[in-house]
Amino acid sequence: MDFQKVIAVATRRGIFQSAFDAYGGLAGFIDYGPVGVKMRRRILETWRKLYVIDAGCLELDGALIGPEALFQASGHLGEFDDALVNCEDCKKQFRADHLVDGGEEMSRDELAKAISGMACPGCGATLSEMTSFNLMFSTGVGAGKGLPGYLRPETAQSIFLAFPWLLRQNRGKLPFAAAQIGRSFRNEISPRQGPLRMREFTQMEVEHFFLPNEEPLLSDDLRDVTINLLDANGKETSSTVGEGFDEGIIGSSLVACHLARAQKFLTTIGVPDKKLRFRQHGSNEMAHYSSDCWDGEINTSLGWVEVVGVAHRGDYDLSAHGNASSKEFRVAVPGTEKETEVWVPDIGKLGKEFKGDAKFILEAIRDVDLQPGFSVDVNGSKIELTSEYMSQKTERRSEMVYANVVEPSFGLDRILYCLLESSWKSDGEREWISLPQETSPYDLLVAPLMTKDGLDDKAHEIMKSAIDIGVDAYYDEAGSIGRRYARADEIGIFFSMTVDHQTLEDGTVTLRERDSKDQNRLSIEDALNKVRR
RNA sequence: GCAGGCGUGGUCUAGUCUGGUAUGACUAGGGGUUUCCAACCCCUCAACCUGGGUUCAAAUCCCGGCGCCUGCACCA
Repeated sequence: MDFQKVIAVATRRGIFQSAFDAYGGLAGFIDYGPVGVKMRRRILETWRKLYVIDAGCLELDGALIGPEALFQASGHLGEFDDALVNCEDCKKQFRADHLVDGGEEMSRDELAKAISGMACPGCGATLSEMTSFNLMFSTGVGAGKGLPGYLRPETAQSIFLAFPWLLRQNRGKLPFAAAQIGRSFRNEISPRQGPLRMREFTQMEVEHFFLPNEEPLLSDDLRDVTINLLDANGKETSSTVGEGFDEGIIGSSLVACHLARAQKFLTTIGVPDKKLRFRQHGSNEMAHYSSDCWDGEINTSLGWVEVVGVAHRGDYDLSAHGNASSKEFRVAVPGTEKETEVWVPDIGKLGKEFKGDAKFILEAIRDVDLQPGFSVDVNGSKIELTSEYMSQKTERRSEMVYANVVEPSFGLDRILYCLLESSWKSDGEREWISLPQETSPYDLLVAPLMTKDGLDDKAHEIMKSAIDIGVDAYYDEAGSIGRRYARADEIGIFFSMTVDHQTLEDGTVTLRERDSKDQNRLSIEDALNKVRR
């Protein structure tokens, strides 16, 4: 099964196609069709079951467009923004900050100065002016000039911003995890390979927060999950997650937990164990904030495709937002409450005495450890605050810290593609997608053996009762029965129910299982119960 | 973004060099026949990526755009 074939089947069977086809298409965007939407939904359901229901993650659905300040703080405006220079002569393009010593530290203006008049490293001609390219889509918020806004380049920031709110929903307790399914947008320079590199894509992310010294341990049920590991030194092992952690290959217990969960999730939806591995990032590949990072990869005809990243992000994001915004993103460490005697200003007295200057004084002492005799500069004159302007008070305070976070982040579109490719089976002429019942787009194919003698009426009747009990069934009466099985197989429908003459006599049907083609004769009721999920 | 290759019904494709009614298969729909794994027969729907140019005439030649593939560059 190669890329072209997946694309052809996806188009033919209503899974996905490239978007805006009528207008020539636009790279990096695809539409999901009737079958694709069902497959995605099933994958999401499985994911939600594992993370939101089993693991108890708090679910969030964040806004897609964010203000400039947010992306300034998250680092995306800086990190996602590349200064590019072109050479007019040899048509090569370079990153400006890579051409200058220490360029990564420079501001835009400094870079522009350093670049001007520089010779092209390729051909020696003079480089043209610097242009900048930001991987984020920008837009305007509001009428007129409006405020600059950006489409989020990852869902994660929504969770980080909601951290204080979510923490309250968890009644102030750590650890906890938040989950989010949503779209993200990146204006990729050259998106290729359909669903693998998109400009608009769906992420399924978890941010698992914990106190710095209280990282959740690897639980017993996750210890025994078998997993293929490729560590940063290029050493491949197949062992349990517990062994990998004990031997120090996996550096963090919570990263180990999430590697195990990711392994469970991907195999549950039908990715064969043999085609799945987790590869550790080398130190140069790792994002600057991350201390341990693993990519879950699926082996396809295009090589290993990254479908999930598990990263230890430390406190990078929360502290960034804590520093840049006016909100408290830290948490109190339980058990560290201390009684301290603190001096608090007597605001009434300060006001009466200093009138208009009082607000400058208050401003100046806001974040300092106030003591009698503290002096402040106000409009050039020095004011000494004696004890008559303050009083002593006993305060209970806790140590405040930023929570750390481990993040598994899944790319839904890539997962679907890899799943289609990796579960593709063929046997001579016969070709089918061997999806587990879990991710099969329909629960059941209902097919009358022929469309006479009332068999089709009976089949319609069964369809109705299937739908009544929540079985998502697909009805097909066109063509030979073999052809209909083949059609169903091609989109991975797990069970097929065939209505024949015996059905009319004793109320039994045959239930065919896709992979084995085995058929059993059961009562209608038993058959429906069997396919019901 | 650069270079090269490519773009024909839903899918795969012939035709492009050498300009003149667009080939075939599969799929799908209708009908017939058969009835448990893509059978068969008849019928039908359906395409030259797009915009300009050259020409009496463009799928075909030329130029621009868009898209796809490969390589380079980029890639949290």
